[in-house]
Amino acid sequence: MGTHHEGTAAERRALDAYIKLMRAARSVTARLVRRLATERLTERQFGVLETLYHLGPLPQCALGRKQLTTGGNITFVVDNLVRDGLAERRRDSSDRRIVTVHLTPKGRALIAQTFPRHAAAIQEQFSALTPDEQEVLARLMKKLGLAQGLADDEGAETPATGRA
Amino acid sequence: MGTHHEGTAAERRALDAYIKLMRAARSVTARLVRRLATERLTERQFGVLETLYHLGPLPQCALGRKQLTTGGNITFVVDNLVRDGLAERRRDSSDRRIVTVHLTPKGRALIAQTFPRHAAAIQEQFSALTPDEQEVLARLMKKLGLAQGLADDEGAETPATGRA
DNA sequence: ATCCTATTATTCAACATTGAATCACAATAG
DNA sequence: CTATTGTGATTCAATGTTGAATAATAGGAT
Repeated sequence: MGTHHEGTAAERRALDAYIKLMRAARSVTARLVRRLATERLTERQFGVLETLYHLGPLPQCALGRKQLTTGGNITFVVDNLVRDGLAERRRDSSDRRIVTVHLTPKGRALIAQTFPRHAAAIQEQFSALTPDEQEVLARLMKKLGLAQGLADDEGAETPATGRA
Repeated sequence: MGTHHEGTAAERRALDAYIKLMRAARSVTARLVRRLATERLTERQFGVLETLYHLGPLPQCALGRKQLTTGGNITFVVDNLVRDGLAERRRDSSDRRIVTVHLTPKGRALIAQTFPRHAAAIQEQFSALTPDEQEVLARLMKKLGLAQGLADDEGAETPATGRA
């Protein structure tokens, strides 16, 4: 499973950790995306719905930061949620640049039903790790993600499962 | 940073680990992709070149498994590598279904030059973790990725950085 | 007020990715 | 030999994603 690269020990260690991280993340994501497809949701549609569900109405720019994606993409995702009657846009009256996205009753019902299943699927996958290992992993990922912080998130609030 | 979800401790632990894993993976990937763009390579183009560089010529189906992507996508990626003169296709004579992908001299020169820079960028990002932490991470990721194994890889051989 | 700068959302073209359908070929069973 | 089944590659349409350009608005500065 190692690397074929000949470098310093430090380099090989970093590459090995990197490749295993990416493969695992990709495997986990692929399984969850396949599951979400059975609920007619894409990964990011789910992420937006879930964020709105747990944090309440938010401007699109905030959603973009939460989902770690671009403004153009959020516009597209929200377009589709609106098309499907799951969310609606409301122009902010105090700052007219801002469009706040709200769940519709239909959207709320869908995410209320879907989220527990999604959470269960995540829990099942992570059952491959012991509770201690999960906590260690969370700590390491926080350290790694924060490094050179790419302005991921403006604050401390992170929705439950967010984008993936 | 936690989750807003009210569930069992086990569920919250898994969700927290999951969300941090995904955010970190996405951040790391975003930074590396941005760097690769300066070399006129996409993430998967780089992954394919790197695999060929370290493992030698391979059939497209093998590349697909290494890169954890679909056959159609590999065809597309290889199309572009061929267009750019970095790789070439050769029909296998003993099994005429198979197309083996080879690096061209130009492709080999490019990846030989690019790979060290990419490796250095990875090493820099992972310097946020101690060597011990990197090894723990690698172990955890292997455990997690193998769970419910989605037939990622046919064997033990994994290219140095692969896809990301 | 007027200018400058920054933020927000939208649009669009280019590109990436998937999944399904199709074709070619191989391998096996009968 | 010839069906049948399986594998590898390609194609295509639908969709997702990015990055750049644009327009509207806000918030100072002067």
